[in-house]
Amino acid sequence: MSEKGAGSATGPYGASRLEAEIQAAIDRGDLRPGDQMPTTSELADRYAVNKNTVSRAISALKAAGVLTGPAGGRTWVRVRPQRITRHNVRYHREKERVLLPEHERAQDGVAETDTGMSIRDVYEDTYCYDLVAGPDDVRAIFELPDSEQLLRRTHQRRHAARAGASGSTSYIPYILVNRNPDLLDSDHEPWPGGTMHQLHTVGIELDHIDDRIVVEMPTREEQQLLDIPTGVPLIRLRKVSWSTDGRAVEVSDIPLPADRTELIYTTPLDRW
Amino acid sequence: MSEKGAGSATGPYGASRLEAEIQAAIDRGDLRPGDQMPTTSELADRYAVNKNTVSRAISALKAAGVLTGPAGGRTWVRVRPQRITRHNVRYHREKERVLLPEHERAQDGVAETDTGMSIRDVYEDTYCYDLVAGPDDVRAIFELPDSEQLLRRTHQRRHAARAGASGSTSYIPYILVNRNPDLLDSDHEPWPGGTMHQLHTVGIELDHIDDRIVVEMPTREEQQLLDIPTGVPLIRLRKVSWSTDGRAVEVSDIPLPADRTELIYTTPLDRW
DNA sequence: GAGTGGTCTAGACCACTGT
DNA sequence: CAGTGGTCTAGACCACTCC
Repeated sequence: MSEKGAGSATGPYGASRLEAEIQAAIDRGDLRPGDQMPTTSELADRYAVNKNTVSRAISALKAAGVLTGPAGGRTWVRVRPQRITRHNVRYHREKERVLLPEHERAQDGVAETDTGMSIRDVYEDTYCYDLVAGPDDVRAIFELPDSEQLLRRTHQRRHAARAGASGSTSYIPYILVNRNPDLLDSDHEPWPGGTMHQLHTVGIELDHIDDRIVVEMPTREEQQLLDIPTGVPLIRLRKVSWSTDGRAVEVSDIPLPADRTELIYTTPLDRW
Repeated sequence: MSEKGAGSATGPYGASRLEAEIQAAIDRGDLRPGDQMPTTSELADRYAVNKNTVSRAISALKAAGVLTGPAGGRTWVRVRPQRITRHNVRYHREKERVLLPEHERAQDGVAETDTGMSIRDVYEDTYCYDLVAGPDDVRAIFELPDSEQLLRRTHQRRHAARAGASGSTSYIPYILVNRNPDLLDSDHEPWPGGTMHQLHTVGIELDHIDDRIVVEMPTREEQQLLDIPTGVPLIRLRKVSWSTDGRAVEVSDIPLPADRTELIYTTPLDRW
């Protein structure tokens, strides 16, 4: 026997009904963030649908970021991550801080600047420096001859309270920074004062910063690396820093999970 | 008999294999954007899988924005929408233009400013003005007493070449604009010079603009209204305009489908 | 190693599209 | 109206988790 059950006047059936039902239970507070979900078989019994149907509903709710859990393991109600705000006012602050003495600069490193979080939230940081050719689109921004190499600085961070991870990849033309050996050694991270101060040590002053924002679904690797649940988009922020002599001096790629990010840009206008 | 088929060393099977297979056919050029897909039964035969499995693969590719088509109708390879760039330099340009004579201002209306597209791409515009209480979060920005109303201006637009639609909702405190009756009549849209010129007619000059960017999945209604394929995120841009006397004078909510939007923000830095 | 989530086949049915 | 995409049940199986 095969009963379909669609078409009743009381509402949607099957996976979409179950989905709404579970969502409502969460909204109602019957299921609280962090709670373990009943097993699929149990839900199938309780809601009088096939186990297969339950599986699809759960899968959809995982995609929507409402539930989490590994395949084969139990399922939880997901703790909604807090949104972290990243404001372009930071760029002004960072530049002002460069000329301060070191002990006043020491509050934030490169990554704080890029990802937008305070250094106090940190659990574990990994810095990695190397010399590479770099991707073509980055080379095109620098307008570099083929012979020139780029200093690539990658940064990974794991947060407290299983709130996920973040990271960034930054490129600087090697020729700009090879005068200061300190800049080529990842052991100096976090650098007091951030990238703008690093560039200052080789005589570069920034004129303006371009932020380019594009939203895409993360690759499978990024999903794993950044602890992004299925279905959550990724904000790709590419920050390009321009020096006062009109050249691009740093390109920084910063992936930001969309469910825990808020971007704010203030554009001051000239007076009439 | 029930054959499962997972676990072979030659690669993934079932829905995910089919998905990759179809994606590859598109990348290879065997299937071109705009082409009609074979029917699910035909694909099931060709790839030796169940019709059900085909359906799930197709569904996933629709979610990924690779395929389109209505339920019950045929399925096509989706024409990838072009990314439209929205640069905050526009705010400076708009302010400069306000003081120009009307025939020079007439190139762009309010909506061009908000959505970031040229007036030449337009097919059909719908403007709607009304007086409302407005959402609480908007009222909080204006810091308005309960008695004050807001002028809400909604705008909908359908584009050429089935590239989708766009829209925006703008709020202005009624008390700021009721001196100029032209501002309360949607028949004057598109207003030459945009919102900044409208505010100029009631003696308001803008000091700065805050753009707040958040990314979420669209609601079902927005998905329909903006012609967004399943699975494509929505960039919610909230633009808040601040006058030279320090008050918020306009709040604009602009939903931008993430697959056809690129945002660029330039932050100029003061010299040392 | 039992339990769990995930996914496939097979067959049936439904809502919708498009002649 | 036939054809198409979508979705449900039912049963089987697999990879993984977690004890």
